[in-house]
Amino acid sequence: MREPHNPPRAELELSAVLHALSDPARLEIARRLATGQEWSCGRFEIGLSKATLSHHFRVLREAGVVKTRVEGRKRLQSLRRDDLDARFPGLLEAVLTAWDHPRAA
Amino acid sequence: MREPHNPPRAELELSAVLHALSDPARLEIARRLATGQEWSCGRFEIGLSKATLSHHFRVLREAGVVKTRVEGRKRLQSLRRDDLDARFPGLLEAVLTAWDHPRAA
DNA sequence: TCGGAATTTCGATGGATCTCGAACCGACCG
DNA sequence: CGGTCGGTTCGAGATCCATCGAAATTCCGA
Repeated sequence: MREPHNPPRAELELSAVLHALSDPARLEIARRLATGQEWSCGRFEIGLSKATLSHHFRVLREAGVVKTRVEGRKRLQSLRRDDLDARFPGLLEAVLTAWDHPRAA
Repeated sequence: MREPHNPPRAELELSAVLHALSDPARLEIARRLATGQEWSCGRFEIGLSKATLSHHFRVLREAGVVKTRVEGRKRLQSLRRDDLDARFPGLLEAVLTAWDHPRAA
């Protein structure tokens, strides 16, 4: 299986990143990746089908939020924290630390 | 004309804010408002029709990014910087200071 | 009170987006 | 070589979104 395309740092676009993170499912994925560990697609149990999950990973990858690495028959996903910090300083940090549920305010 | 609904601080949702800012036209509007001044709708000359501009203002307002105040037959728009900073610390700053055009990197 | 100015609302259109099941594919294991 | 595992790709349906012109709304000024 070919290595998926992970766009280079310089090509990351703010609009695409914001759009990628504006979906609750994708935001949840980003949060879980925030520990720095790599996750295989199958480990994300958020009530969506394989096809839908794959779609969300593609959006995240094409926006440059996530990097996909192939290992055997698995895809390992990781947050592109360094690239995001370089391109959009403070953005990822702000998104990850935001209180999610306004009711808790 | 009735005062438009500006949602209270506690109701602002991260997904809605990110979505609102993920459109290039709306991001441009937010950037222009970042000076702190109020702008009437008509002052935004970004190549869109009145109807479309009005639509974008509604999205920004409902997400809580912008506050609309009626004065005579004008609508004055301003950034809700304090509320955004309180709900999502660092987010607005990061979005506004991000380099926009990757080619310049 | 009439007309114009600033903006919203309506209705339509074309294009995204989210979601899914089914089919597919490469990699690993007997 | 056949099967299974992890994941993608392929339609397809439903919904949403950006955009516009035209009509409506509200207010100011002459």
